[in-house]
Amino acid sequence: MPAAELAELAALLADRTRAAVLVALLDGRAWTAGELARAAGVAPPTASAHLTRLVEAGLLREHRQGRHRYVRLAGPEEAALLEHLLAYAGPGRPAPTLRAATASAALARGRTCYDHLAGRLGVALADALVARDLLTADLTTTPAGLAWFDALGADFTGTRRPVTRACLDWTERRPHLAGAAGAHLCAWLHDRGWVRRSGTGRAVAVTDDGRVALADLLGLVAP
Amino acid sequence: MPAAELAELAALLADRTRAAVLVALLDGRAWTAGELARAAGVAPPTASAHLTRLVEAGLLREHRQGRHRYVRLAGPEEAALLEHLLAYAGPGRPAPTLRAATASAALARGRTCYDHLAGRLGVALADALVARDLLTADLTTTPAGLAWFDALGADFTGTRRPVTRACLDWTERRPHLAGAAGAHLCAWLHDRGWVRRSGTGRAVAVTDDGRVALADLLGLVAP
DNA sequence: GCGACGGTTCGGTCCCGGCCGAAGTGTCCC
DNA sequence: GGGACACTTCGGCCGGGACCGAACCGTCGC
Repeated sequence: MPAAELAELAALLADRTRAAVLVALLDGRAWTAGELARAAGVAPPTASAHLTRLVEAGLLREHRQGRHRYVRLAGPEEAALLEHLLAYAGPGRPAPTLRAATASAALARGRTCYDHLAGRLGVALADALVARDLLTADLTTTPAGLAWFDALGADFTGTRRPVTRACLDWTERRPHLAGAAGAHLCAWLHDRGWVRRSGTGRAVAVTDDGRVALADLLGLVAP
Repeated sequence: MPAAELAELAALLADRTRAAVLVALLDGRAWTAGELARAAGVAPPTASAHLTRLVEAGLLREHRQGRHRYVRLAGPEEAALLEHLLAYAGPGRPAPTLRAATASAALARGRTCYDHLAGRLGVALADALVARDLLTADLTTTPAGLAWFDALGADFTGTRRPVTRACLDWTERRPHLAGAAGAHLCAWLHDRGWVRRSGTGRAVAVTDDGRVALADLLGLVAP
């Protein structure tokens, strides 16, 4: 019986254009319909129909503002679902063009995964937190870790969301930190100017300040 | 760039018949092509083509024996992938017919998930192991747990597979025990005759002996 | 040997769904 | 108010792929 629903869900992702849209939205930001049409390489009417379908299925949430239609992933569950599939589908063969190769190298170095950090940067952060006994090996908080996040201004009370979650990284094939703590850490590093989006997409790079600060704070050799 | 591979993978699952085949194979057993054709409700040629496609994609492995073509899930990764999707797609609306309702009730009570136990039974087992301090709250083994599994005859050395893994249960929406330990526990309970497949599919029920033994051993009130 | 059976190959049908261009609706800005 | 702009609706085209029946190939059992 659940086979029908499985097929229905998979059908939503089984189209190059919709897949491109979802992957773009994995950066956790809201995109306009036009931006997504350009990113996916299709005409506006085509993108419009796809977005309607994804919104109706509940994978995306939309927010209309003036003449713009903003759209974003519905929530962390949807991001996790996509990450699982991407982790299985794998990075595949290397990128064919130089331009694509440098872009995917930047993504492999560091990127956002919905609302937390992934790529070599994400994995290295998780490793550093484990090495400092702030997280256990399976990425749940230790008492010291809870205190540490508290010092960062995190408040995990009153949220139904798990504080920590291990998210399988689809380039590194190792888990990085997701959940409320992962999201807070990502936002905190951005606020400090220690990491910054590079380029238009999901790629994230450590700033010079960040490189020093992270080495100092966590003994992290930033990728 | 990974969008194309995501769409390709999803397309494999985006068909009712292939989805039905994969869900059937989630019991971890090898099925013949004919059995799967009947289970999915299609003619033999149709099933044959689907199986070829799934095998070529690497989701299934086949084993030809005489005039039979046996087919099974390629490995635990594939099972985990399907479970993730099913957990998201959810149990949906209740079953429309009485026959289907009793079948899905049996599945919800207990079933195999590839090679370990799931459903209320699987979740209850995991809870009992946590309560006895054999597993941590996130379903990794404690030292006592390792000793306990050792006493069960489990040998986790020399396997690349994780000893424990939390697998999100798509009926209970809570994690149950997967990984090498989950598989061993499932096999061990079967060997003892404490659980037994009921019906033709994945459903599993606790036997009378098992009910007594599990209450005795783990304080478990079997579902 | 010979029939029964499981599975596959082939050919043909049919339908779903992705795509775009043109035209329409509403919003913003001057 | 008028023109540029973001987006949507509509109509029509086209390709892919799911399905089956018929015929074919190998294996099993007598």
